[in-house]
Amino acid sequence: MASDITAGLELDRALLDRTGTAERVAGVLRDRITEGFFPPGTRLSEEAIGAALGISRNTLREAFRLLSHERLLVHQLNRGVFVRVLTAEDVIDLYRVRRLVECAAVRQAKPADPDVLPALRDAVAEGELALREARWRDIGTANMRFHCAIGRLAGSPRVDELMGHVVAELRLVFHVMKNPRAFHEPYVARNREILGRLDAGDNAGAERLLATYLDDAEAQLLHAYSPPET
Amino acid sequence: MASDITAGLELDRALLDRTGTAERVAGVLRDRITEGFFPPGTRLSEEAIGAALGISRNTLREAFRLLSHERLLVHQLNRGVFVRVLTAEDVIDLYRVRRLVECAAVRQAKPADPDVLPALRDAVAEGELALREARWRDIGTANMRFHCAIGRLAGSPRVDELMGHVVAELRLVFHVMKNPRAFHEPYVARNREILGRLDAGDNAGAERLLATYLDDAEAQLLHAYSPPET
DNA sequence: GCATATTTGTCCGTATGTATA
DNA sequence: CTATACATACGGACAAATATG
Repeated sequence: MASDITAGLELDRALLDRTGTAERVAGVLRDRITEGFFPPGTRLSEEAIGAALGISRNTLREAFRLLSHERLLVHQLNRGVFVRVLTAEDVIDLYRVRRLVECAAVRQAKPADPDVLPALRDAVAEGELALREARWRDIGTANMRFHCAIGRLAGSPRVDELMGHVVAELRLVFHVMKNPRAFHEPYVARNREILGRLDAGDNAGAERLLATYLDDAEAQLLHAYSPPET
Repeated sequence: MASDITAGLELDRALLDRTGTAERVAGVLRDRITEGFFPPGTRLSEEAIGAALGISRNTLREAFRLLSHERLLVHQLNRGVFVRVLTAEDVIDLYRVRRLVECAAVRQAKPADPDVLPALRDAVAEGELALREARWRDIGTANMRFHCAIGRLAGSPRVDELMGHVVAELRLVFHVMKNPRAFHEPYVARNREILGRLDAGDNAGAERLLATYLDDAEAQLLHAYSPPET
């Protein structure tokens, strides 16, 4: 049954009610989607989920709107909302955006950005640790954190939000892939390499590595990616 | 009175109802906001607007939610929604994003992009025409269209959407400025100049012009910009 | 500082329209 | 083509928070 999705909601409800219910519900659903509990293509029934979470349909619809705007859900008129199924074109466009944003962020990064370099180091280290301990899923998560931190080199809240959405969409792609381990594994070392260039102040070199990184990842993803039919 | 905002809604309602009411209402409100009918800082009462548009509060709240996510409205818990008032930091960040995205789009543009070059030419010509005919507001609109077309050089739907949102936010800035004419006027010629470089295949030159363009505009904007207190 | 009025947050019941078996 | 299931949109209700005097 889908009643497990209420886990942890009651507690939040009790304390710190400074946020609306719709946002909170959206947060719960967002987690369930990005962790694969609701695979791409799943229809999210208003009635079922509303009943499971103990909220009204009005409130739930507001949460759906939020997630639709983040591109995690698609809204078909009079048919309901579905967990997004990304096409190959989506993957291509996502990597177009990543190339544009991440490369530009690296290029214009100040030599010693005291704020995000630690975040980059943490992400790389965490990826390496997850690799040693064979926690394959965590490798992907660390990877995402690394590239979000890359985006943060731009020093722009709006770019940060954009990267967050891009990463969330990429997770949808990963969930319809058969072997996420083979995909994420080789990039741990390459992240370390990029970090090295950034540490040395060699932004141009880092950008070049990042560009080929993204090209490779996109090609590999498109090859291994088989989008389920609608 | 605020009942004029229903203009054009009834007709749409009759034909082509392929879009939900919330989206349609959001469209109406978006127009009213970007055209300055609802200036930044205005509180949008659920009851008043719902009555004026003849829709229920639940539906209106969905429209509010959509516009909040586009950053045109801000939602304060138990206080309602307000037309966004941008701070100087917002202006700075918007130009950070523009520099990053527009410059990158220009840099990686293919020499002869047959799709967007006409759009760029149209926007420049329209700006020059509006300048000759002293339609100051239209100069700003043409300006926006030019830079949206610049973004389209990236060939990415997601970048297009990002630029659309950035431009919508910039309109909020312009509405709290005292003299929009003096601001927009000088940039008509500079747009023509950038277009010339792109036409000649000189992407690097175009990018350089664009960068100084954005630096100048940001500085001028920050100087002339006095955000109203909350 | 207090009491009142207003407005939002949330939920419910229902009628209508739409898609699908 | 009919029937069923579901989303859409409305209106009303009440609690909670906020604004006002």
